[in-house]
Parts: sequence; structure tokens; C-alpha cells
Amino acid sequence: MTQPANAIPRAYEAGAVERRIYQNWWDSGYFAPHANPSGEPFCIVMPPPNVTGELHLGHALTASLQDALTRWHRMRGDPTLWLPGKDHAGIATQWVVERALADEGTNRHDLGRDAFEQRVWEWVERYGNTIDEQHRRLGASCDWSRLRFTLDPGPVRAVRTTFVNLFSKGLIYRHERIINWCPRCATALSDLEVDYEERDGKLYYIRYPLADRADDYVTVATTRPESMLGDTGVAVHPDDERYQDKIGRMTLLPIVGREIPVVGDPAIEIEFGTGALKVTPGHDVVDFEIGERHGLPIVNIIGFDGCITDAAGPKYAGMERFAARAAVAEELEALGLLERVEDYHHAVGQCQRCSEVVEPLISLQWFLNVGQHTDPNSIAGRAYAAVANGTIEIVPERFTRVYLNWLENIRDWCISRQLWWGHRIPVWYCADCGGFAAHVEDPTACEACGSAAIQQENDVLDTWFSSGLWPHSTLGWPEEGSDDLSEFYPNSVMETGYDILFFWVARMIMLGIENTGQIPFRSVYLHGMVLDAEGQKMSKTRGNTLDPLDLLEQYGTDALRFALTTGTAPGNNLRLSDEKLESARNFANKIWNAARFVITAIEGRNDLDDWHDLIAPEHREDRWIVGRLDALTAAVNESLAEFELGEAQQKLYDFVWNDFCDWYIEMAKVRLRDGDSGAAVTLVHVLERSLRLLHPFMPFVTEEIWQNLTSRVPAPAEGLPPSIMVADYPQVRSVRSAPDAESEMDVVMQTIRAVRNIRAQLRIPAAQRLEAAIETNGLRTVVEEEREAIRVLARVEPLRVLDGDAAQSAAGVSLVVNPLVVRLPLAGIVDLDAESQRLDQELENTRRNQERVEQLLANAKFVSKARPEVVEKERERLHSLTEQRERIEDIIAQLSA
RNA sequence: GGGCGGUUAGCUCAGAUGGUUAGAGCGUCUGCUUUACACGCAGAAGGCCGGGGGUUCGAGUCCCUCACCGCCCA
Repeated sequence: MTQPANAIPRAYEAGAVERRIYQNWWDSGYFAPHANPSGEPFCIVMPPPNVTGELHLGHALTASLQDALTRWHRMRGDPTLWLPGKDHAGIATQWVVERALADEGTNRHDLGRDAFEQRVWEWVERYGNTIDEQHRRLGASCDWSRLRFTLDPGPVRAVRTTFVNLFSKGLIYRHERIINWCPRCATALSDLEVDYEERDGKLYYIRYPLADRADDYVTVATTRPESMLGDTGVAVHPDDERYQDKIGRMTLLPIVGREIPVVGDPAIEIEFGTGALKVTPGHDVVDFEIGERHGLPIVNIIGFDGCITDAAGPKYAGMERFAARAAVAEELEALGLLERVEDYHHAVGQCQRCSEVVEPLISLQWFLNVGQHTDPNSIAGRAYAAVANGTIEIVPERFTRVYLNWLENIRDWCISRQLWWGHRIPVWYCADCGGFAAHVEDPTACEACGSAAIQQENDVLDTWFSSGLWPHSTLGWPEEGSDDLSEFYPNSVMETGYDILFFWVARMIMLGIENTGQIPFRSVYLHGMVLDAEGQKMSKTRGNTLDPLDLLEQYGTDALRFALTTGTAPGNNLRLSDEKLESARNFANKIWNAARFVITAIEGRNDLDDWHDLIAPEHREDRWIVGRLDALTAAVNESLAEFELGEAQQKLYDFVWNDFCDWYIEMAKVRLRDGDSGAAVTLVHVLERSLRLLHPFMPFVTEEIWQNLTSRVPAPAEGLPPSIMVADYPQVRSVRSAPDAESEMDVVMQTIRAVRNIRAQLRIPAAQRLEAAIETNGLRTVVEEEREAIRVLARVEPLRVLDGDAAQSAAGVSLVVNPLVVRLPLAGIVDLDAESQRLDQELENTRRNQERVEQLLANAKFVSKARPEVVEKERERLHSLTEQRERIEDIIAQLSA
């Protein structure tokens, strides 16, 4: 139902249209991929947000970018799939639910594993859909019928299959090794899940007396004195002259009374502390390695609960580790063995999830052997090669190096977590024969001895293990003959934040190649972080978060999307401010009002048949704007192909606001008054194409206008699609280039600007009538034909057009817009002196400019070495400047005559 | 310790492959109820492109170096 043009609101009211439009898209089935043999399948799999999470600006950014790419490809006719999903997010979700339990005064152990899992599932039911709804508010055109959850049967099967395969190859293994342990979450963490934060601490200098000479000692420096309870050695650099006599001798570990050796190890930094390092193989990764090299025993003195164990002796057993730190220091002090304590600023590892200080300790865990990046057959090696040889492209390119560096230093991945929420490791232990095996399907008996006394492993897998399968597990792998898998794998693009390059992107590449023999995606597009207006990271604790839903209510979804993705380059962080959002909202409103004008202008017309293709417009202004439109179309497509979405949008903004609204529409008004039908047709044509170009970025306002507009114009012979989102994305097939129109319009616009400028300078009110005469100097036809445009836009009345060099009184002001000269007889407003001063200044500028170009062209090296077209351009410039100079000189001569 | 990014207008940022007198938004100043839009129109001011050196006919752009800010890895 079309409303009358005058009923269209003056300002774009986003809230009123968005839900209706989205519902309509969904009901029409546009989000599902549509087969097209001539298109190339395009697929983005959405980075699955945490199932209990809420949308934040990072999600809004990622969704805006993915939706834009998706809509672009869909409009190009590619079979397009944007597959949405959600992540069970093991440790994060468990942490959230455990906190809720704590508020209720209970905990997961009281509940028991089954009840706890049940409890988490309830959370998932309750909160799991909010983020989907929020994505819909953002206009995300993903195919909700394919929504996947990491704990769905398909992905579960993918996880188990992967595990079993890797287990059978011997690449997944169980081993006792030093790992990062979070005492609060009570689980092992991977190296990546530990964040290092600089903290103020102390450096304790402790004397370890020699076992055979109580008056001699080695002083060690440590930030964790309590760990000395587990020391089994002291290490110094083998070349350190201070300790030559100590290496190989025994020291007596204070408090504990254990005799431990002094060993020489090249890993020790001579400069640090005293150059002597106490070695605690059970609680430090570096010490663990030193211990291995020298066969030092391991003593575990800190338990999984973060308390000192019995192994440290009865005095400290059971004491919390930080209490023990103070107590040990105190006792050493009392023993006279604490030499000194210094303030010391150092990095402390903490749990990414709960910020608890992590404790390195020895534990039995499951690992994935990823091998070395140099081994072309290893998991890491293949993931390395895929990026190194360009099979996978990372945008922006600089992250390629970051990715490769990480793989160069990669270690085996600790994949087991002592959590209850997640993919339980599919390994069963037999109580009778002691064997164990991995299975895709739950077994009923031990495969070795047939005993039914089997029990599944308690640990679950690192969340990133299942996310690492996402590009193929969501498409049906490992099922044979999955259509989606063959159509959309490898995915086209993986769009995500650079902060999870290692966590996720690298794992997807490793596991994707491992499982399918193919790369998971062709391109990785990394976006930056959304910061607040002050450049601070947004966080709940800082209290500087902005809720995307609030912003989209306030400014409109299109404005939010535009603000998030314009004015930033790939991989760069962006600051979001009210100003940016306002500017985007203003742009949406500008488009809205331009459309309102066009719709009003075409009301009641029946001469618009050609609007859709507009192959060869005749009028200069039409040829100009259509030429600009084609150039824009090519540039936008090019930018999109290079993932330069910000640039594409900037170009659209400039074109719509400057070329179309400020110039074309204003000039068209003049012609419309004269009943020119070409202007009306061109207005519709340019507006409609601009809407299509803009649609991937601003889906709602463009759809609303597009429906309004197309319902009022005759349909082209081939018909019109029912929605802009399934219309063709404009492409330039044969350029309607118009270089003559471009340069002629340039003179016209410059002339108008020159008059406006002088008017402002001389403070002549806009309403005051201003006579003008233009000397055409060879451009008579152009000036005659654009006379009305110039007259109205420059507000000159009357406007006379003079032949070439027709002598003219120099009284007043003369503006040189080469080759034109605009005469404004402003006698009484401008006196002769002022005008000749102005002209002298003008002449000086021109002269300087001319000299610069002359010098350039006089330089033989420039002429011989620069590209010919550059030289030619300079020659033309010189010609024009010379002409301009002569004209100014003529006027000055007339003035003084 | 290694690596990466940043340093461009008052503020926030763009500036393929080196090529006019370096751009935008916001802000500032001056005008304007011009019948699409004051979420607007017209005009203006404002930049040794962080410092130094180099390559080149020509450098914001390439190379070296220094400084400061931020990030990643150890």
C-alpha cells in the first residue's frame, strides 16, 4: 500500500520500520542460500557467541561486517550462506552458573555432576535465545534454519570423531606434565588462557647454606618464597665466575632441611638477581625444564586447591599459598636467612576467566601433539604452510607474520579441562583390565576384556577444541554426502576479531586441514576492538560499556552499523562516540530526505519508463552524474572485494551527499520546474542504484525507501524483485563514462562556487540580487545550456552570456574560472583599489603555481623518467595556468586603463 | 628480550601500485525560515603528515635511525 508522498515523515524513523522489514525478509525465505549455477558459493560461518551471553558492541561490529559481505554476495547472485551458531563456552558458562549457585549459597559439588549439568542446560534454555533475537535486531541476514550449537548432536559427533581419529593416530595422549592450573576454577588451562598482568610484588633474597660448610651459602632471589618448600636444586650459569666453586656441591634447603645440589645450566641469566636460581620443578615451567635436564626430583607442595600439601611438611600443610608466602618469609627472617626484600614489578599469570593467579603444577592431562611447524606432515606444519604459501589469505596482511610466529613456537595443546560443562572426553576406562579406549558411540563393555565395568573419563575438552571444528562441523561433517559441506566448504571468509587469532583461527586451520584435508576458509578477515570515546577498552568493571540495543533504539540500526564500520581500516581498533553515531544517523536521514524529494518530484509523471537502465542520457548533468555513479559502482565493488568496507562506505557517503544531493538534486530542481523529464528519470535511476549500493551496509532504510520508490515507477520489462535484498548489486558492465561532461560540469560548479565565495567575502546577503555577465571564451554552448543552473545556484539575476572576448567594463569584480570570466558589476560595494588588490593576489598565486610547474617541466630528468601520462598532465596544467594568468593580467590592465 | 601497530587539522580518523596546492566527520567562525532534509544549506579558518638521515626527477607513502603511546609473544 503506497502512502501519498506528502505523508512520508520528514525524518527517518528507524524504529517504526525495522521489525516489520526484518520479519518480512525472514518470511520470504531470503536468508537461505539460493542455487545459481553461474554464481560462486559464498559462505561465512558466524563466530558462535557464548550461549549465555548478551550482545555487546564487538558482536554488533562482527555482525555488521559479516552481514554486509553476505548481502553483497547474495545480491551478486552467489548462492550465499551465513550460518549462525552458538558456543557452549565451557569454562565461561560454567563460571557464570557457579557464581549464580554461590549466590544461592550452594555449589556444584553439593549438586553433583548430573544436577549441575541440568542446571546449566536450564540457563541455556533461558538465556540462549537472547543473542539470536539481538542479532535479528541488527538486521543479520543469517539462515536461522541452520542455527547450530556446539553441543548439538552433529557437532558432538564431529568432536568425538575428531578425538577418536587423533587418538588412534597417537596424536592425542595422556601425560603427567606441568600445566597452568586455576585453583578457583579448579581446572587446567592452556597456555593461551593465562593472561599476564604487571603487578607490584617483592623480590626475596634467601640464603641457602652449603651442606658441608654452614658459614658459606648461595643467595637466591625469588618472587614466590613459599615455593622454596618444593625446591630440589639451585641453578647458576656454568660460566658465572662467582659460583665456580659451588657448582656440584650441596646446599641445605632452609626450613625443609633437604640437601639439594647446585647445578650449572646455561638457561640462567647471570644478570638477574644474584645469578642463582632456586629450582622448583613442580611449580614453575622453566624450573621444570631445568629439573628435567639435571634429573632433579619433583616435589608437589601446592595442591589443586591452592593450599600447601603434606609434601611440604606438617608445619605448612593445608595453609593457603599466599598465607604461606608470608609465613615462610617470616620464618626465614627469624632464621636470619632472609638477606633482603626488594620491591619488584613483575608479570603474574592469571586465569583469563576469573582473574585468579594461576599455579603451575604437575598434573595428568590430555594433550594434542601438534608437532613442529617445520614438519610438513604435522598438524602445525600443515597449518603453517597453508598461510605461508598463501592458500589462506589473512587480512590485514600484517597478521600473517603474527600467526606464523605463534606456530613457530607452538607446544602441545592441553585439551582436557576439569569442568563439568562441555564435551566429555570420549574415553572409557576399564576397572577390570585397566585398559582404556576412545569411542565415537558410548560403549557398553571394555573392548579389550569385555568387562562391563567401564567408566567414562571425567574431564571435558577445551571449548576451543569444538570451536576449532566449526567451519566443517556446522556443515554436516563427518556425515558422508552432506550437501552443505560440498557446497560451502571451504568457507569463503572467516571474519572475527584479531584477539582470537590463536585461540580460534589457528585451531580451525589446524583441525580443519586435519579432518577434511582442505583449508577451512580462503580468507581470514580480522577486525579490531571497539573502544569507548576515550580509547579505553570497554568492560563491565570499567563501567564504560554501551549496549548495542540502546544505541540502535536511539540512532537506528543502520546508523549503528554504519558508525561501527566506517572510518576504520581492517584490523584497526575503533573508537565509538556519540558524534560518530550522530553523523551516521544524519546520513541515514539525508538519504531518506533525498528520497522524499525524488518521490515528490515524480508524483503524477508518466514519462519514467527508462529509469531502470538509463543507457544513454543526453543532458550534460545527467551524463555527469551517471558517469560519477558508474565510477562509484566500480570503486565500491573493488573495495568490497578487498574487504575495505570502510572505504566503500566513505565513497558512498561522499557520492550521495556531495555529488547527488548537493549538486545534482539542486540542479535538477531547476530543470524540473521547466518540465524536463530527463531529470526525473535520472533522479530515480541514480537514487535507486545508490540504494542498492548502500543496502549491504544500511539494510533497513534502503529497503524502506526502495519499496516506496519502486512502487511508484513503472516496472522494467524484466520485472522488479520483491525486495532490494534480492535485487542485483550494481556492476559496471559498459561504463557510461563522460569525460567531456565531467570537465564541463567542473567549470560550471567552479563558477557557482566562485560567485558564492565572493558573495560571502563581500557579505552580500543571499537575498540580494546580483547581476552577472559571463565571458564564455569558447565555452558558449556549455554556459548557455547551464545558464539556468548557474543563475539559480549562484543566485545571480540577471545573468548575461557574452561572446568570447567582448570588451567589458572592468568596474566591479571579475572572477577568472578558466576559461570563463565572470563579471560582477558591484560598483558601490567594491572600490577599484580593493578589487585590484584582490586581483594582484590572485595573479601572484597563479604565477607561483605556474612557475612551479614550469620548473618541473624544465627538469630533463622529470620529463625523461616520470610516466608519460604524468608529464602530459603537468603540460596541460601549465597550459591552463598560463591562460589563467593572461586573463588576470588582461583584467588588471583594463582596470588601470 | 623478540615482534607488531600507532604518531596526519582543536578532537576522532581515512589516505592501492611514490606523482596537482594532503582529505572526511565532529568541533570552531560567518551568513541563511533557498518550497527533500536545521539530523539542513552556503562560505571560511585551521596541517614543517612525531624528530633526524637516506633512496628518487619527485616521499605522508619506500629504506635506516631515534623518541613517545598502545598491543602481542616470551
